[in-house]
Amino acid sequence: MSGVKTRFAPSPTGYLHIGGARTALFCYLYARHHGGSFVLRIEDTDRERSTEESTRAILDSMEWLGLHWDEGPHFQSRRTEIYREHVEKLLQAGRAYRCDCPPELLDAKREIALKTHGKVMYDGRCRDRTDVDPAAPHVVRFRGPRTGQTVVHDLLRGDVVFENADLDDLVLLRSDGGPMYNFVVVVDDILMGITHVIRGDDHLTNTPRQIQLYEALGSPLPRFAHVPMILGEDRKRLSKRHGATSVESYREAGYLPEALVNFLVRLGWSHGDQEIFSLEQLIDLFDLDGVGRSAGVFNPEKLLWLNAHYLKECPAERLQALARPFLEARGYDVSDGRKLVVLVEVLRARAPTLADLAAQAAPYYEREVSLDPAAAGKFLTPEAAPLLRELAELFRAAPEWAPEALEPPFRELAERRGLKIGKLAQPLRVAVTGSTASPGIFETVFLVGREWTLERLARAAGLAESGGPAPAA
RNA sequence: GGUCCCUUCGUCUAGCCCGGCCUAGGACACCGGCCUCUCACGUCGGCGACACGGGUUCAAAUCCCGUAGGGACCGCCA
Repeated sequence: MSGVKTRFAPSPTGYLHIGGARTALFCYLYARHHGGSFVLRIEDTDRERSTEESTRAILDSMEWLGLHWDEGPHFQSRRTEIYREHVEKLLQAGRAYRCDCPPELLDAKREIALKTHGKVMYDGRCRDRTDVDPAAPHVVRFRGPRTGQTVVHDLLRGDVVFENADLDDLVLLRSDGGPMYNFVVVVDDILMGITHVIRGDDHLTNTPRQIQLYEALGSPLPRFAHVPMILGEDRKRLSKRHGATSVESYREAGYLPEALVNFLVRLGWSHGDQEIFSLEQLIDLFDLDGVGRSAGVFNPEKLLWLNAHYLKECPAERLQALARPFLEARGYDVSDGRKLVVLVEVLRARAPTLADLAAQAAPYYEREVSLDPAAAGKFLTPEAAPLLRELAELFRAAPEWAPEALEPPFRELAERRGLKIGKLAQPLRVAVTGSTASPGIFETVFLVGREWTLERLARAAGLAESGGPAPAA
């Protein structure tokens, strides 16, 4: 085991979203690649917004993606005492102070500052006061250095320099005694022995203050790597209004975890021209030097392509198991195992997601099919009627109902009539599926089943004789 | 507004650190051919980018400076 230890620290205020999942993936891969360990920590210090339901959803999504953690989940809400002790230490050491500025006053100052000079920061009013009543409501602030610079040695961006004068004294403890994010992160990362803090670059400007806290707490620094963010099509930070952004929603839409993992890792990381990676390969290949510096736009089409790819690669048995719940969700009876096997095999190249696959299964599991009028007009013609009747006879007499068994008599009929396969297949296809597009004609007829095939053929022949589809009832 | 980050095809990216192998490569999407009972898959081909302006150099996507554009953060949220 190397010394590497990374962590993923989501706040349970919603589902695991795409951006968080990618950060988690990077942390996971980095730890695994270096033979280190990966910690999961739930940052639920905001009691108002944190829910158990979110925590469960996040854990579920992590497991579904295959990002297994070695330690945790730790819950910050259960570590309040630890944080208080550290605040106390800072207070004793003179590295923190009590501040009783009323929030309304702070808000007002912020507003004025924004309008006049744009430097929005706490003015340090209480920094040198000694008369703040510890019994009255107050917050505890960090006493940051006023001069000099703090530099973040970022593994991805090099040295990023901040003037200490631009950094105000952040709140460590709220007036209700609850600790604040920037503080607990540091305390926990120290206590948990995190060696590499890998997170979104929206945290980059927090980092100098966190570094000051490490120093005040007398602890060595971890290495930092701020990875680029994921943007929506409008190039704004990806959020709910961009549509489906939770890992869960992709799972429900019939995406495979390996597709999502593959997609996420390639958003910001690359390995030459390679596009397809298994999780095992990623563990082998992933490192920070392949990670870029610029934000990337979420591209649903590429995700879809990857999903289609993995659907095509998926072992048959697993694919059947994956497809089953999607079919059942539509109310389909999938107890016929042979039918399911064929269905999944013929639809996997035609459906980019499991949900699409289930939707395309409609003609084979629903008694009523909708007839595309354009298709009917073109193929269910009076000339086609006798052919459809002959096909019905042929299928009625078929000794065995299997795609391979249906083919020879069909071909014989075509030959006898001097017709190309297509001339016979298209009217048949429209008759049994209602549309001009479907899998191979023999598989299609097999999937429709003998009973429904005869039923639909009879109806279509009737329609064809009368010169086209009846007007809508 | 202040601070910080970023900038190669529409999108994800290779190349940049260590200038010439770049006529800038790959992938998604899009367009067309082939395959073919339809659709899809597959396959072959096409379209398409170094943000701009200055330098440095025999030579710059690659190094330097400036400009523009985009983003993040600026909370008793995380």
